[in-house]
Amino acid sequence: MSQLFTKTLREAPKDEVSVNAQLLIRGGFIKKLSAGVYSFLPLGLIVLRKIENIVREEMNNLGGQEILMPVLHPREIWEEAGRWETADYLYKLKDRQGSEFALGATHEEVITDIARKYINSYRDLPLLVYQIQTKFRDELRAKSGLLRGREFSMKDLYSFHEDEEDRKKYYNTVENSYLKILKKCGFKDIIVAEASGGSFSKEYSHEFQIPTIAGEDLIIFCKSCGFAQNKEICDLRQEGVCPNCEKELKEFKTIEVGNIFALGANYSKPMSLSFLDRSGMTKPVIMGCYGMGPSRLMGAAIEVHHDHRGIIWPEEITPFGVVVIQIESKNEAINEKIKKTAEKVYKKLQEKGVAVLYDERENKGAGEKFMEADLIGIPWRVVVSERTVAENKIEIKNRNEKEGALISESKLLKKIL
RNA sequence: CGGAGUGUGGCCUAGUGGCUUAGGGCGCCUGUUUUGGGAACAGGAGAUCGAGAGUUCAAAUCUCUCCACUCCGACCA
Repeated sequence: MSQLFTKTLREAPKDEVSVNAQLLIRGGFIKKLSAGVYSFLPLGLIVLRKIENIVREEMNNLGGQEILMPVLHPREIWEEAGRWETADYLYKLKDRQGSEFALGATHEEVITDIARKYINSYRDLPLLVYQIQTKFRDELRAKSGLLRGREFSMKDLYSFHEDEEDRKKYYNTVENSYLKILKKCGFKDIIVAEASGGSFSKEYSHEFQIPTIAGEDLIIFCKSCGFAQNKEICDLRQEGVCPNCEKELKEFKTIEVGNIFALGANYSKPMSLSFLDRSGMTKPVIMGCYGMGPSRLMGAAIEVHHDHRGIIWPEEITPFGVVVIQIESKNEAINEKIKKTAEKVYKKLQEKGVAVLYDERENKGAGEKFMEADLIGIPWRVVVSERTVAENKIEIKNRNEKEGALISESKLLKKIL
């Protein structure tokens, strides 16, 4: 545990109601600075980075090229696309000279500005560019821990195409990678719902929705054909009947963890992003944008995976795969053996590349160590104590199991890998 | 911004005008004892009771203003 400077809390701060906020704060993953603004502490940052890396890997598989755009945006770029006045979620500020800026809430303007420098020809298309970065939004109301912050981690991918047909093709491949990402992050139920195309498109956008009572979105979903729509846009005359197959529609509360969106020429036209096609004609570049929020994903994972004891991290995003707990014995000789065994197991797991947390604290009781291990949600727990040493074994227990099992040290790796 | 609620050591909380030098639990420090589901005992450090103004002989407690946080709504990944 000397790997962590944080401590767990027996009780959650009384104001926090949402499960993800309570457990993340109690476990020492995050610390709230102000509403919707959090620090990520060692445990929390490991999880966030793991999620980001899962996302990054898929984006790279898609052929996306990673970049990093600025947070500070000059007013002019937002005016070019006509959003300076209308985007009321922008944090706006002035520098000492009186120049105006916005904190990046989204990056269509900035990416379009980059693209117009490098895209000249149909030969430069298609192009997929993404970043993972902190976004700032002046939310009217931050809420639910990591689910709606004013400052949050976001992966935004932008695609550039010759025409709508090509854009649609990519749209579907991105949809597939999004599903892959979410599965990897441990989500089993994922609903892709049609949603509003926004102010400039009649076409639907698509939202990736995780059903949970903690969700703030409401969607209608048909179990038999998979039709799903955000309640915001659904046709009330449908009266609970699927427009595709006429079966019953169910309503779910969900968390929107990602969305994909056709931008058409809405940015390329006002910002003069065009290319020469094969026949030498100048045409506006057709764009798509695709968002996914790693920090929200982290919150959503907890809403879906927890019990009365704490978090139950999915294997892929857990901060540590294993916690090794040594329990002191008053007998000096036995204690030595316990320590040696625990240390050996710890090192062996590390050598095998397993992320392992070592609870070597000598002033803490067994019960407390177990409670903490459960709270922070480590999938595997290995215990070395007087009991286990007496039988020349170690104890292994999964976070989902009630009772642990004694196994020999040599079988440990097989069990958890 | 509208509605509801809450602000007391790091966290949970008692106290609703004077018996408060603000009490307890957790956590923290010292020591002793414990050791398989958030241990026990003893001692100790830590609080301008969210901030400011007011009422009063007297304010954590009453009044006003402001601030912060949570929840519902409007805005949104």
